[in-house]
Amino acid sequence: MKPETIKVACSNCNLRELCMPMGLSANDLERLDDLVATRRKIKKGTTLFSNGDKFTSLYAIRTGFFKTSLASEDGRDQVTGFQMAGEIIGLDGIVNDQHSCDAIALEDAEVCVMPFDRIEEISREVTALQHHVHKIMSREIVREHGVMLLLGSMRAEERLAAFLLNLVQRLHSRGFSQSELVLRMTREEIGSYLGLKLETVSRTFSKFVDDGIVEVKQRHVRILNTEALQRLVNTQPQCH
Amino acid sequence: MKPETIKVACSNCNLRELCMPMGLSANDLERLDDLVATRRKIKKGTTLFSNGDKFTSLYAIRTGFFKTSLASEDGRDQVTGFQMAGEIIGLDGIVNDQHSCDAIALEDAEVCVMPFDRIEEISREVTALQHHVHKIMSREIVREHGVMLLLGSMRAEERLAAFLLNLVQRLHSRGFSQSELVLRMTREEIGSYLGLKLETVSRTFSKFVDDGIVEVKQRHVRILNTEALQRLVNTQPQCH
DNA sequence: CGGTAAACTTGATCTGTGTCAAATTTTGGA
DNA sequence: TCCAAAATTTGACACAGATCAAGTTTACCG
Repeated sequence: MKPETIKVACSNCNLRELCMPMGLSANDLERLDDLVATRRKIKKGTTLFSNGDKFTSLYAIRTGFFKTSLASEDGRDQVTGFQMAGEIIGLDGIVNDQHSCDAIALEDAEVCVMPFDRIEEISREVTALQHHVHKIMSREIVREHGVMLLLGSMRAEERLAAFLLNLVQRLHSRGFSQSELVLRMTREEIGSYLGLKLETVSRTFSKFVDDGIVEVKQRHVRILNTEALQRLVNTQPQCH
Repeated sequence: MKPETIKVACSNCNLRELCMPMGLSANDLERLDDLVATRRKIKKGTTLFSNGDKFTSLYAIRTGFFKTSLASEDGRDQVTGFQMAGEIIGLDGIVNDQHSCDAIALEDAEVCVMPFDRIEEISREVTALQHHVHKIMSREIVREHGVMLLLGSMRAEERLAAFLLNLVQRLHSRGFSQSELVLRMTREEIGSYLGLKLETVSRTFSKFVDDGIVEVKQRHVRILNTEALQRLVNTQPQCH
């Protein structure tokens, strides 16, 4: 292989196993390299796409951390998710050919731009990719079901516990610690995602610290008692 | 055409425009008829599929009304959606090859069973179907974003107003009245969906009646003032 | 490096919704 | 047709989390 041809390529991307289907033939893998048109860097605090933008592509996050959020006319604002390396962002845009939320980088980030018409084209030829795309969308639907459960029926402590466990679990599957994490978002953004006010998030963190469940130094969180968090999430507040 | 060959067929289904892509060639339309393997009747109160069931098919609702709900280990229960004729149900099952929620008929219903491997197969040949499937999944993702906004930031009155408006709008696009509807679900199920207790749902209905916004006779609801409901949904509780 | 804005914490108080309870109406099955 | 179970409504009260406020810490930028 000519060294100067090392290019943007899924086939030698170390995140491949996170955002691409597994077990492809060499031939199919080569096809997949055509998926990514370009890469794009997004500075912290800037948007990858905004509500109303024309939809053209899905984005695979290579590095960095995003939030997606929804703004209703009257200024209400709901964070609908936090996304990290290896996750796919932009699925909301398919249905109406325009994005219906904002994607904002919470730290400097880089994404692979995958034009959606090309995804559909290659999906027709590579069955594994077709199924993979379906799985990714289904996974997002199931994730949102979980958020609905959280928002619809959990108390503040349970919500924050579920949030922390979800974050470390995802970080751990990317090779990071399963007990330490750095929050990339503010208390207000956490609150928006969890349907709580920032003061409540702050107070709940303090409560966890008092109970010896976590250590918190600003955005650095160390989980001291994972099981206690698990119990909080799984335990229905005792019935009278 | 031989009369005895009138069969289960999307091409002559009156709901086609709701669940199938539009503007197909006669040839493609014929291909689509292979999508539906069988039809299945579901009695009121019984499940179309349950959490844990092996995923094989998506279902297009022909008649009837469903709820999907999520049960967490500790007995909490969250209704994640209500589905009516022309809508597709079962997308949650794709990602893990098994369903992750229950789909329960709220009245006697009939669905078209569409084996998912067949959907994928025909999608590879009929571009319009491929894109249609993507749109359906994206639409579900966007819908759930809306529910997250509702659960995360709206008050009880706003939630119920949004719920009623959403229901009549969907019924109206199916040819029903835009001001009258029959609720197929209990106050408790509405409450679960909206993150409220049934008593709160009942009280909020009563409040709407007192305010002259709706008439309620059990499950029969007549909307007297659509704009008032709109205003409730769109108006942020006044900032101090 | 210093100054200012943003983020965060904590306290006091308020309020919307939950909880508990009881009465009433409706539904479905024998 | 009648009865038991389920669904609904309404009231009284409690409480989790919101709101308002103030002080502290941290981060950013010239």
